[in-house]
Amino acid sequence: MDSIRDIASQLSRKGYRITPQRMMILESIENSDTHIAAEDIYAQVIKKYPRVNISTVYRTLDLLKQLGLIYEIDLGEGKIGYHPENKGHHHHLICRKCNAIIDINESALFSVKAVLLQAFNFDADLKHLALFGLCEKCRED
Amino acid sequence: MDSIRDIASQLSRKGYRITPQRMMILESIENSDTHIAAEDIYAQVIKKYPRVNISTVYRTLDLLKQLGLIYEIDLGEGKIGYHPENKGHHHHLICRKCNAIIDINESALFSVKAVLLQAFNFDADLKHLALFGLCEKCRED
DNA sequence: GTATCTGCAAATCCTTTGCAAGTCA
DNA sequence: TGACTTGCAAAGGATTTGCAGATAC
Repeated sequence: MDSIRDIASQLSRKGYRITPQRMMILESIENSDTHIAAEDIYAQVIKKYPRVNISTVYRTLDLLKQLGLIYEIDLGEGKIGYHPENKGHHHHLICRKCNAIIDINESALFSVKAVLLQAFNFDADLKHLALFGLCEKCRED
Repeated sequence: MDSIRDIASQLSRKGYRITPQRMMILESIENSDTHIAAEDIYAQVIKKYPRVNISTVYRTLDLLKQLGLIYEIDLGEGKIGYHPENKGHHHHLICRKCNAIIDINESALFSVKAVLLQAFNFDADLKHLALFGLCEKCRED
């Protein structure tokens, strides 16, 4: 994955240091299929390096977030998932019954952005949106 | 506002008791222009009745939520707002710069629901959605 | 070498819970 | 009266912070 090196070089270029902790956290985010919570990143990292502290995870996520290298997505119920910025933008359909998460392409909601821009002059940030509802399976019940 | 009496009578009909605490909490939600957080409800209630405990606020909100009498809306950053169900459904455009909240009518996003239903067979719950972005003023800067 | 980063422990914030006392119907 | 509600205090979980020691560059 060049994505990790890419982010690492950006950190380095901006004067931040490349530490093993940061690299491991980046790997966790990168290897996650969709989005991953702080706790889950921590759980993965301590498998390889048990001395890592969860505060380091939070501090690293905060840094990456501020630099715009990762994105935060609000999954509801206080859960926040993280996602690398350079892995593409998409939206999430979250089933409130079975908790399934369906990823949909960014373009699916382009029309929403256009409507809001035209009607309210509001520039909506629709890069990583979570929508709740009922998925195909659960609708049948 | 009949809205409060309406909710109160529904509580009563379902076997729950009408207590001064519950009435005051209902008033706070009702008098709020848009949506109000648990903490803010508590702040308002203790002005009139300092002995009320915040756990009562949480318990009452939980009850009203379960009965579908109020709606929860995720305002991001872990903030949750409450809104009476019978005051109509709408969406919120939240400016990430100045934190302004613009309410828009539910119908503005009907097409989104239709698209998701057709393309993904996903029945999105778009009754109270919060979208983040830049408002008219802040776009000019 | 030195400014940055980390681990540790404690603090903080928001929310929930157990339980005895209070109160609505 | 009696079940439902409340206040209180304490617990809980997630996140943040202060600081001394460790480390990247």
